[in-house]
Amino acid sequence: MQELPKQYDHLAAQARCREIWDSNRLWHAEPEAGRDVFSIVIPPPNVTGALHLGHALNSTLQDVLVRWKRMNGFLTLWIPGTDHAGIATQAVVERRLLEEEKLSRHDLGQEKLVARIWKWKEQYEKRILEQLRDLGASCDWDRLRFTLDKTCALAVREAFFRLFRAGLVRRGKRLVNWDTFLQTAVSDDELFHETVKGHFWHIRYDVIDPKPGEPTSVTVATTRPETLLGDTAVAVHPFPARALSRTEQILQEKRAAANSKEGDEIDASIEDLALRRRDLLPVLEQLAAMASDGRRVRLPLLNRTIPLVADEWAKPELGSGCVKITPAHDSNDYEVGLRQKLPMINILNPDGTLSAEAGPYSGLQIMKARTRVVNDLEAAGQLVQVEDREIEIAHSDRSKTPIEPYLADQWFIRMEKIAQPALDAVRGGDVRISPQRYAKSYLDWLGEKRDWPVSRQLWWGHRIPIWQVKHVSESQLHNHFQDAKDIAWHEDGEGGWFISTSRESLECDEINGQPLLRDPDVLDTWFSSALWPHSTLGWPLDTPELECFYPTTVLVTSRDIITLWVARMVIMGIADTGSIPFRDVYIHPKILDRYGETMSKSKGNGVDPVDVIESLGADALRFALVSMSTETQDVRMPVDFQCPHCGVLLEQNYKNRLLARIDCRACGKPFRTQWASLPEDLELPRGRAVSERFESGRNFSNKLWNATRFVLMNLEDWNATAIDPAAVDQEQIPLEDRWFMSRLASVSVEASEALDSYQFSELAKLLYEFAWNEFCSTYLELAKGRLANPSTRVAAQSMLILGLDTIVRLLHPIMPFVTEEIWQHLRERVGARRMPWDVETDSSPLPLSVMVAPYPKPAIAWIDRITEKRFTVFLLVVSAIREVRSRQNVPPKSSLKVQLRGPLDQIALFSPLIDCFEAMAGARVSILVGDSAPTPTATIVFAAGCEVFIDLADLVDVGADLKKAIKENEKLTELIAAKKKKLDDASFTSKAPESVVSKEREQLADLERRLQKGLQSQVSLENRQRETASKETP
RNA sequence: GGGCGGCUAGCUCAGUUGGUUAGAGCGCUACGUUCACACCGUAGAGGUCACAGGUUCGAAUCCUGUGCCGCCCA
Repeated sequence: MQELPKQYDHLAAQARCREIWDSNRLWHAEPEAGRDVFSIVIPPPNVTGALHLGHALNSTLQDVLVRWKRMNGFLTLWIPGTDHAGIATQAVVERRLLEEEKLSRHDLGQEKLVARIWKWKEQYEKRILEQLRDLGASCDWDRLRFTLDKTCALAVREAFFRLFRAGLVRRGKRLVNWDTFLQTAVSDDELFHETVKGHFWHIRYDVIDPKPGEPTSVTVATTRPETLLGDTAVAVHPFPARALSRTEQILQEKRAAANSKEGDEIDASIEDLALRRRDLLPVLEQLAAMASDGRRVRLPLLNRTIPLVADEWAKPELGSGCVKITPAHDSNDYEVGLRQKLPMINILNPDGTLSAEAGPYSGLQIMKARTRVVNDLEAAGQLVQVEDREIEIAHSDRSKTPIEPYLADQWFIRMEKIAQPALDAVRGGDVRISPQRYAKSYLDWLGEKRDWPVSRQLWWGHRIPIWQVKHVSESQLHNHFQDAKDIAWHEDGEGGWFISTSRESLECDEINGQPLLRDPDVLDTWFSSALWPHSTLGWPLDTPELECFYPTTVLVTSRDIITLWVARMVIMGIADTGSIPFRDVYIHPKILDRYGETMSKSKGNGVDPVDVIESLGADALRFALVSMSTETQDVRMPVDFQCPHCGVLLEQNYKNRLLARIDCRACGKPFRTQWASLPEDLELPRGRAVSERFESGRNFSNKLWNATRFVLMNLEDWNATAIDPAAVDQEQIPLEDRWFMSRLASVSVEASEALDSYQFSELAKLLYEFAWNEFCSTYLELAKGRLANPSTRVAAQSMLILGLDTIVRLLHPIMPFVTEEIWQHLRERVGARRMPWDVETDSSPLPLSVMVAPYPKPAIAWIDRITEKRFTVFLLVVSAIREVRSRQNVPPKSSLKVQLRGPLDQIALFSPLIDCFEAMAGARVSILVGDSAPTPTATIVFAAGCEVFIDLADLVDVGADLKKAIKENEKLTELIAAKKKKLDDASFTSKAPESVVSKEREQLADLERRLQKGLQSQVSLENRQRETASKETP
């Protein structure tokens, strides 16, 4: 029999396993009645770019669940796919177009731009899918979906049409974040804020026809002076005195609670407030009265008159107490505009130049207009003061240009009605969110029931299926469409009609000679994503897939899209199909870098999972990711560059993470990073971004591999089939086998429990410790002796196969590749074996892949707590002996004479384990019975209530043992004192539960026994030390 | 401003309903390589569980407050 190589070759294994799974399409599922079903839809990754570690985590967890359920006999479907990610993808392509060809999208035209984006999509979709397959994701690759494909498009049209028909789609104005470069609205989560140096301009607006004693002007301040062209009011607080008092009261409260340093600051504020009350308040009171009187001020430069309004947005404690109102270009002012029913003047064109509303300034870019406005104000003597000030400016994450608040027509979906069932689903427990705390953000957000703005001024996406027609009557519409069921219309509020359909188009350009105009906007990407669980299964068609796999079982995602996506999926799932889209939502942590920052392409702190997959293996990556998945909300992942020349790891930090090339600190040679673009950089070898946190997974793979290597080396003569230790006479089974069977059963139960409750890190830890410590370090070591003995060999072989086969199956969901590779070797060498849980397949051959092998289900009867406990005592004695060996530098190969003494029940169990002591501690153990005395020269240690006498004829270092004994005794003395104090306390003994008290008593007794023996030992060591000393200095 | 988290060994993190003498991996120290595995083995050192109060017989764990860090929503 050929031996396995000493090292596990993950690259070769990954290729072989992929071939087995793919050629047999083991990941594929067909609808089937009467089966337990487990289905998942992947949160579709954006085609904007390649996958990063966060996706790897997300996909790994889904794959763990899917593989686990599949092995448990469920009909298991995991649908893969990608998201078109409207603005993100269009922006990426547009930016490249500009950089590489100096062309805007308008230069290229809509059709050609969209064609380019499709090309981009093809490229990245391919890359993403390859990454997922490299990761080992067992998605049903025959069922790939894309949010912009025909199946999804049909669902989108139908869903939108139904909402429209039900009157849940409305047209409305809305202040949006306008990206003047991309010329579209962007959502709040597509912004980033940057603090820049700017100015605060104080401008005087004159009061029209001031009465005697009244102020003749008001001063307002702004960081964006050009917006005054769109001002429609100046606001003052309606009750300035009351507002000032309120502010002062809050400050006083704070003052009372503050420490001295903060107190000084607050005192200053209170003083300032007093000055305002004296100097400013009378004027503000006058202005408030004038506002309620309908008085007006003159807008400088344009000479328009605008009203003075009383609104609480104006803060008497800030600035002049008056504030200019530009409803169409500031979100707070917009609210004021709505409250005060002010006109809203849009002074911007979509491209960021000023519109005709800006009068003489129309056509200018914003920054030019600002300069001109400031100069003109100064010339007109209306500019009072200019302050330097740091300002936070919102930028578009997509185009990196400053955002302008902009009033635009948008389509909205009314949430009032459709949000309620989604709230009820989570409140009532039909949809369970775990960890549970995330349910709060879901409920809070949905509870507001704010209308969903769904239109985007983009070219890449699902075109909104709405057409507008003017000057036709409703009866003409009836005639024209012949009351088709898939066409509906509503009045547009301006005498015309909005028409929608679920068809691809209305198939005409006009109605009664009136042109039919299609809305140019596309739908928010989240609209198509919201349909994902049912659209991927074929809705609105009545497909067998929808029937079989909907609702899906669980959605696995990250916390940042609970509101954007999860909530909307529940809404749309219920709205379209009448039932929830999934029963469980599992929210996993987010991966951050060493500074606690989110990983992102633009920061350069990301890791390509393929880097890890290639260098350490997909299993290493997966194992680490699963281990990290606790209930915490994020995990930190310090990343290193690995030098391709010498392999040294270089910390990725603020300084180097955006560099295109880095010189290795160790070998001095340069390598390239993901940022390399110059030809001379691209020629360099690539330095992978990795983390040492993945190494333990790689080591674990290798450990399993070598355990397999060992087992197979000892199976040449094995030719049995069924393995069922429970069928053997229990009296015949050695203690270590009973222990191991019990552990096998306990661990299998615990693994299933962990998975049931999404405790991924628990699962990883459990299996790691079991495989490494109990199987490899303990059971394999013990088996070595039995394999050498012909009379015990066969039983040991069976147990080894049982252990290895079970571990491989238990670990398969986490580490599919190494387990599959081992499975294949086991198939080849011991293909005839059957586990008790393979009973159903008794007549058929063992499954060709572990992926479809039954998950282990050892009988509960195997669990034997008493044996587990006893065996633990054995292990404690072993480690006590090892400790002495180490301390005394006893050569590993030399055997020690050890005598054991202890309570009868414990000592009794050592007899069958005598050989085990030899195997694990290099000790020839004998049991001391009755009063027989130990060898006088033996050193003594204590373990689990037993005395362990170790005969070290040439005890080299008495001092070392003595030091250890003294330290141990000191510790025991402290512990005993603490325990005594506790037990002497009547309130403890009377109030604590009896079980706790008696446990403490037992522990105290044990500690006292140990201390007594320990002191004896210390005395004898001291004597020996004196003897030795006297010998050395005669 | 509102909400949600985090702060435990040098680093990254466990610690499930309060009952330990607080754990793991990596790193560190010492010893060990024909005999499954140096991607290994054996042993060791290393912690005032952020801070301050409180509840309790008993707090890393529950409560209140403070500090620092992060995220989400305004």
